[in-house]
Amino acid sequence: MEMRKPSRGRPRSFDEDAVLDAAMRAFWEHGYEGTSVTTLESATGLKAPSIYGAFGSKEALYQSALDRYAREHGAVLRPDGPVREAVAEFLLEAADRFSEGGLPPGCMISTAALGVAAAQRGVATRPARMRAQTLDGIEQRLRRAVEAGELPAKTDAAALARLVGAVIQGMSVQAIDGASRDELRALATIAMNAWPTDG
Amino acid sequence: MEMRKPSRGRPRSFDEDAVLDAAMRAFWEHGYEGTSVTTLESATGLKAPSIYGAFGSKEALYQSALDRYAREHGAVLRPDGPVREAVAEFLLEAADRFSEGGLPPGCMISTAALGVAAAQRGVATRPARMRAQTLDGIEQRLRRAVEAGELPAKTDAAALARLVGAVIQGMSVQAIDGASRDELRALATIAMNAWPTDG
DNA sequence: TCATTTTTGTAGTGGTCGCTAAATTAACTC
DNA sequence: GAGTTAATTTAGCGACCACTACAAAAATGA
Repeated sequence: MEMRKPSRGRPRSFDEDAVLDAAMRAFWEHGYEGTSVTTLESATGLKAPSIYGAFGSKEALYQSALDRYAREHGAVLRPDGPVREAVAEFLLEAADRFSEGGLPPGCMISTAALGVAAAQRGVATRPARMRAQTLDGIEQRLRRAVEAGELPAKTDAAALARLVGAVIQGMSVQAIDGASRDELRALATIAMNAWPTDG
Repeated sequence: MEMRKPSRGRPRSFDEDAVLDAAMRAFWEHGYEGTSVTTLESATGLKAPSIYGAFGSKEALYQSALDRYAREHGAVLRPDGPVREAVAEFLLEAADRFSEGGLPPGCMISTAALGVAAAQRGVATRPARMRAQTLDGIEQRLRRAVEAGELPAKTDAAALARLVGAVIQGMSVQAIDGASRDELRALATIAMNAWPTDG
């Protein structure tokens, strides 16, 4: 983090944090390609030169918006406690967040930049990497549970992690298609029936 | 189907079916907004006026491509036989198709047009409706199985259908992110552990 | 006050978007 | 052959894309 005391020159007339929040919601709702700079102008109330002065480029602003989303709106898999409860909470929290009123439906990362023009495929790599990190984090958590004897030794941690990820991604799609909080929670609950047992 | 014997005027110099197939693959890989008319020109080998003469507009071509995809590349839930086997086959077939070499990864419908510009939201309604129809078809199939005593009476058919849909949608996302056939099949297999029992 | 620094609004840049008018070409019928 | 019909190529339409040069504006330090 580079702090700077400007103290010289004309001061900013806007709250950078609020502007980033507005841009994040625009990207969240319409995706990277579906959000034009003109869209960002009306979403933030700024003119293009101010946006570029503060964030550099549309792509850089998108990356900052992704980081902000992960920080403020991302569900987290609790790293301690009983693993089954942790995963169940994780899925239910996602169900709530994806259908929360006053925010765009679905997840900004789970279903981001899936179809993107060949020219700007670079934009898609960041969300894809974030999804891979999420999958990997789940898998590590499950693997630890297996090693601790909390899950059967024969548990396929990688496949189970992919299932948890698929439920998240599917809930995101269905939230965008209008699924309600209760419908998503029912989905998450029934998905937990796939949880491995010692049988 | 309206057949026509033109017999008059200059004949087409291209195979409309092959052109539609090429356009479908372009939309499949890059999505609606990510596929420009210039992209379609190089994918099909045609010039814009020929495309417009044969298909009307980019949006109409996209709809035709969606129909073709559903007809030729869509996995189907077998309407008869044991329901558990039918669903398992459905998921495994999707796993295979989403990771099949020589074709774009993922599903053209499951994860289509999720983030789209506000101006052209109409394009997204068709894929969304197709997803809704798929979910509804699964739910009806499950409901029949419940009525036939093949599934426990307390089975939440709607939630179970949403879970099956979520697995499909999640597999599509993960296939786009590079998941292999085996990884997707393992996901599908472990998902079937959520299948209800009489306990 | 005056020079300096940074942000602001104005007004564009070249490029690409989806799409099409006009002329040419290639088949038909008579 | 002449006339008709439709698909082709060429060329370019207005609109929007992401982005920026420029100068006015608003704060500072001297």
